[in-house]
Amino acid sequence: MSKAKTKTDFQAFLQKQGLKSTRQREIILDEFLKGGAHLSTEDLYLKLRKKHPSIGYATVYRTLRLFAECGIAEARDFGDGQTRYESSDLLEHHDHLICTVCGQIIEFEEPQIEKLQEKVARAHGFKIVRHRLEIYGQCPRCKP
Amino acid sequence: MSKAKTKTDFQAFLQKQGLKSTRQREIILDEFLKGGAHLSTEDLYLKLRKKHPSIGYATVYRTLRLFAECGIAEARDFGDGQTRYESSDLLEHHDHLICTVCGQIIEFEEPQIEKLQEKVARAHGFKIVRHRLEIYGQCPRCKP
DNA sequence: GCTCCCCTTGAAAACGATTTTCAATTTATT
DNA sequence: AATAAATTGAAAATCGTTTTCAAGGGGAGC
Ligand SMILES: [Zn+2]
Ligand SMILES: [Zn+2]
Ligand SMILES: [Zn+2]
Ligand SMILES: [Zn+2]
Repeated sequence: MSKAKTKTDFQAFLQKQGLKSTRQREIILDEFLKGGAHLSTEDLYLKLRKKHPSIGYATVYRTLRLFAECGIAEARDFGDGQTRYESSDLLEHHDHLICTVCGQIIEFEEPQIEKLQEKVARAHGFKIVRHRLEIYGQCPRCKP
Repeated sequence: MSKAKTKTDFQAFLQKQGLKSTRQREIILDEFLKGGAHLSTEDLYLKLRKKHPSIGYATVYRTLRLFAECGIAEARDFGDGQTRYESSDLLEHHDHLICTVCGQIIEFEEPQIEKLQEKVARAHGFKIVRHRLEIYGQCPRCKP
């Protein structure tokens, strides 16, 4: 999915929900799509502040939540006390390897694990809506 | 591991760290070992309050953190904003199926998934310290 | 363009879980 | 019992997040 497509998707979402397209939302979406993956609200707020110091923290929060509701972003919680968001743009589902020393995050996808999850869920009569698999440890550079 | 063993382990831990064995810590450990899995601080605090109304919230927090440091308990975060603890007592490693409707938590263990995680980590030169796999969805009773 | 209704905004206050502070108490050692 | 150090409970502080609210802005209909 291209950035342009994401933007029109967001516009369509706003319209459908009776919400409004605003200058701030456009700016925040642009910066979000530009910035790296796994951004916290604070990360994004600080980036935005350089060019748009008048945009408030609360607006960034609200807008990221909107992105998640709309489906153009996904919320992640890596257990460091901050919610992070990543663009659904281009992304297939993936899980994460997280280095607890330097904070580096590596994305991976292992279809066999996904299949086995289905198997486990089926065995318990569960209907899977979503899942999270996070592997914490040390990356090659931080390994002793 | 038996409860008695867990208790002596905790005593040994306290001694080694230059910490003290107190009435409150004994009471809290007893209640923790008695109570169900996946207890939040609040859960445990409320249980304790019935028999020991003078024990403070902060003490329960601090003591659960101690249990985790000592290794007799493990902290879990299922994303509902509360840290939960479960006893390492008797438990092998396991992962969780969580019903987002009724909150039911089912534990499971799938050795093949564990193996595949090792494989993924190896491929990225990662040394695994711990991991979390949580599958969210609807349990049989809550399925539409 | 103008009007009106409702949505959105930014700042500050409120929130909820957790942590810290601090004076009083308890523990463990002498 | 005396001492030093750790612990306690209550209250205040912290931190990420959410809500409140008055002021400002969007856009459908004129
Ligand atoms: Zn996955
Ligand atoms: Zn990712
Ligand atoms: Zn596992
Ligand atoms: Zn469990």
